[in-house]
Amino acid sequence: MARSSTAAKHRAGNGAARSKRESILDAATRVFLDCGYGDASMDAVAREAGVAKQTIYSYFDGKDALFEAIVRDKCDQLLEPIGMPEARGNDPETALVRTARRFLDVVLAPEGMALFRALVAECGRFPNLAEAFYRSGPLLAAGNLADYLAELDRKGILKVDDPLRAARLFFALLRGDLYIRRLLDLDSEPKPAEVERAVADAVRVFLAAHARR
Amino acid sequence: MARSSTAAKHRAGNGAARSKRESILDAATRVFLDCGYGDASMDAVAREAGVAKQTIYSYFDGKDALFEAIVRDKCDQLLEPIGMPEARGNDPETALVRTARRFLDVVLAPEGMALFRALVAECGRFPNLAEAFYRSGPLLAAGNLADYLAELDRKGILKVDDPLRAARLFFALLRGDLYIRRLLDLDSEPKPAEVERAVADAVRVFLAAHARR
DNA sequence: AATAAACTAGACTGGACCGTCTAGTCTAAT
DNA sequence: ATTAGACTAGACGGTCCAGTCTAGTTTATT
Repeated sequence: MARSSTAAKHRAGNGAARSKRESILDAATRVFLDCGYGDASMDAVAREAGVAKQTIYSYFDGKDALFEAIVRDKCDQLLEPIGMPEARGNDPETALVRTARRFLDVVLAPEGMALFRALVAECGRFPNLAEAFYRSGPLLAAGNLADYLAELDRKGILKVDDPLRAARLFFALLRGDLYIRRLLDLDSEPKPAEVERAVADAVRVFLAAHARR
Repeated sequence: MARSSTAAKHRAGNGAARSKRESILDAATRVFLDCGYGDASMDAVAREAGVAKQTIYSYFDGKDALFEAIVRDKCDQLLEPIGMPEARGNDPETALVRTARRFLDVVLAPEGMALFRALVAECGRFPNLAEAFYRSGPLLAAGNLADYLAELDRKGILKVDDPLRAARLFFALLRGDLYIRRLLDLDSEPKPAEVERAVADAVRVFLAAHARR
């Protein structure tokens, strides 16, 4: 081991250091997602975390690395529920409604929107982060749904020629206009009733398009 | 007239001054949409426009005002085609395909994406700009399509209970996964064949969902 | 030709901020 | 008690940038 610097030791993350690292990550998440990468200052993160600025630099290599860390963190944590495949019955409507609800609950929530906005704003500077987000979020969700749709097609319950394309269309339906408005921050977090209506609309249209005739 | 400053006269915009103002606007559009508001510098705009920095300040009140000007400009110019109602026949498929093509051509083009990305990134700082964009873009397009859908419903050609909601769903279908990928800059501008396929998919699903039975 | 307005090039101010450094404090293990 | 490593508070250098100012040049009008 050539290096035995403080930072290297911390990166291993053993015990007591953990809590400090996490309070930095928490604070950084708040600051970065509130202000965006450009307007977030390391001083603000230090203040928010109740930590000296130097301490941040002993845990993270710099602003870029800290941003990467909080984004990957939030991706894992936030998108985990929508990556999990839904309990699959033979009743497509129930399964679709459940999948849809879980998806919208995550992506329309303030944290989900803030994360996506930050990624859109910084996709030029951090292309790999955008890629990672897409894979662990939309792509994974579509892949899981596609598997289920293929199964339904095999059983003759629905007619789905291209399961992956169909799954993507389903999520597109789901985002609908709400998503655009949320992205532009024109609406605050939608009420459950609105979400339920969006879910119902999407499921209805999707089922109509893929009904066995 | 209390003020007769240079800026005030220029704002009137008479004749020869027009070209200088426009070259500033052009340059600012390039710089802002390339770098984003935060990373764009007034010096870069001046350089790009081939103009002294002071001249910019004689035409515009500051960085904010310049950004507002170029965004409103691009909104008017870019979104004008999708605000125009499409020639409406009684064949819904043709009309929908035409509407869809025109919409995707605009919003998936580099300029359309860059504008939207900039607005998403800065919607906290410029909420009124986000609102203006939404109204002159997505909302107007949906409104126009809704009128047409209502007509088709009246004539008994399609079944459309809530025309505005249906129109929004149509555009959501249209954006599909492509839009997310473009937002995150994971894809470059799609080839016409891809656009055509997205259009066909959206129209097919939409018509299936609203067919008269 | 004379005059005023528009424009240019570049210096400058003031402030923000990243990342480093210093000096000193706290904690834990020997 | 001593010692090493983690931490704090704050100063500091360097860079970048918005917006202003100065001095000189071009352009157009009379």
